[in-house]
Amino acid sequence: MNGCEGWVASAGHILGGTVLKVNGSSHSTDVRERAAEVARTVFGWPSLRPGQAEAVEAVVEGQDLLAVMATGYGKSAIYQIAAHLLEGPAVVVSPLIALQADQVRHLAERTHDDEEAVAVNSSQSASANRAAWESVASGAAEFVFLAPEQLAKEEVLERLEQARPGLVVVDEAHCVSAWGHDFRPDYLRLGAAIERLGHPRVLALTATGSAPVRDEIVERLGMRSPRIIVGGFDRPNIRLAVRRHEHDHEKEQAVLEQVVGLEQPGLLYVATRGDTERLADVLSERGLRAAAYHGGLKAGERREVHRRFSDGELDVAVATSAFGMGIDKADVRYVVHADITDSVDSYYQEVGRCGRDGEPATATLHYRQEDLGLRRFFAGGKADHARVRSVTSALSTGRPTPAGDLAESSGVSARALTGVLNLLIEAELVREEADGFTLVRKVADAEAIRAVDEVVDRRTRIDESRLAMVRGFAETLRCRRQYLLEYFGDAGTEPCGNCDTCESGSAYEHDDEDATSGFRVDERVEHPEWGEGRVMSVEDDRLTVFFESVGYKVLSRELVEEKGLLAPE
DNA sequence: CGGTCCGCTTTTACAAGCGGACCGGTGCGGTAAT
Repeated sequence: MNGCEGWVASAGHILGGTVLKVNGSSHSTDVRERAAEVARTVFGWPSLRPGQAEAVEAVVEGQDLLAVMATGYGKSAIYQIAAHLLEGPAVVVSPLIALQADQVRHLAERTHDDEEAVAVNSSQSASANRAAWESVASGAAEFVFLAPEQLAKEEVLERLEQARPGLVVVDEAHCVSAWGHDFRPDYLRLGAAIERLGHPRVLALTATGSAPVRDEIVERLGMRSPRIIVGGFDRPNIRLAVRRHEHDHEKEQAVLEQVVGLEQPGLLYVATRGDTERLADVLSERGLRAAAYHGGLKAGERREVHRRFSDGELDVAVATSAFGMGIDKADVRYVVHADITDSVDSYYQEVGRCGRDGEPATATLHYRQEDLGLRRFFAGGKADHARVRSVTSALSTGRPTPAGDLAESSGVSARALTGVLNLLIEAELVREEADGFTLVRKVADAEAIRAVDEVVDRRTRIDESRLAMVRGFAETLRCRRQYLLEYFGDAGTEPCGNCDTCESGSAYEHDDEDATSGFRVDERVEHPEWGEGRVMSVEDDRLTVFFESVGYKVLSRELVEEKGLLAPE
């Protein structure tokens, strides 16, 4: 079968590393034909792409599946078609209410059926939510869209249980790893919610996923022997460059000058809300149609900026990381970062918003070492000891307690409670059972606090190692694209010829010979101090390994071999 | 961690330098106040 190049699928448990080429000569032509039929008759698509067909087939045959595919490739088609081939409605977990509304509208338009897709959330009236549940109960709704916070509610789980869903879709699944630990703790509770629904097939979808992020999605969602389909990450039409700066002011001038000179439209990412407004003002003065966008704007203002950008009424949107999900504008010509991001994953996701039409586009990172400070601050944070004490003492009855009762007896708000429970579960001090949360054994306050602090410290170390990797991108002398592709697991590429280090020749000077060590990318290894890890990249003189306890570590190959530091697991 | 702002000091400024305080991202849901 042609068109499969660049696609790999791996089977087995997350720790299993079997990588298989997608097998085109499938024995289940039946499923494929039915999928193609649904695509044609229900959605009006002439045919399915290779990754899509493979994915639909796996899901329909009962496998859990993680699909990592570029935005615009058609991830939504996978769950839409699979849902039509399966009994029961599909529960679609989506991070933003605005995205839910988009999907509901598109599905209604496509199928000419208002009850086909419904959403339940806090932005709708109580009567609209009631009507949505009625459509689910009657079987009229094929899709129900929910934020993870909804799945934390007993009432919601009961209604879904009764509807006997055939599929749970987790859209933008990288949010599990990016947001679950602090920002939106209900993302870490999704696995338990899925179990509660009897573990229907799980389909996780995302456009970004380095190996550790993929592993975490699979683990946190409790996916069983999942199939993993990974599309190619390369976006060769995007020119990559980093410009280094000494002083803040000089950096800002360079950013403004560059943005004014580029072919429009484009995106300018900055770190703070204040900077979005300030730089948007300056760019307006310099003749561009510019607007600021950040999470602090009123809903109406956000919608309006989004609309103007999408409709081509803006040259540049100056935004924090709030701007992104749900943007599918094809002709964005550049993404400029005035500040470094918190990880390579975030950086590449934001960069990926330009050049979707395949035409040349540019991505420039303006980098100062001092900018890492803000990211370090965001990576920090401490557990609230008073809350931990309240929750552990409320749990000391020894009886399993539902979250609702626990919020009441501990005096901790429902939302903060979820965060504390996540930490206690990760510290292996609390277990979730069918009828509530329970301590695994009697625990003294001091021990609980020490254990929780350890979990938080481990998270911080991992976040800091992710920051170190994006710093590595900013400072590398090698080909920028090779660096990114290796980060995402595509080893053995050549210098790309379309980045600043290739242009300066530096990439070729530092293009390492083929690695000849015994280590290979993706291999699971064990380190005496840091425990289990996974090889991320192998270079001439060093190895990059992601350890579950400390995050990314760059190791000298000479030392590793001399001391026998890493043993295959 | 780094920047900005404010107020204090200082061989009395149409000023400058310093130290401390404060701030900084992503969104859900529900509640309180109009």
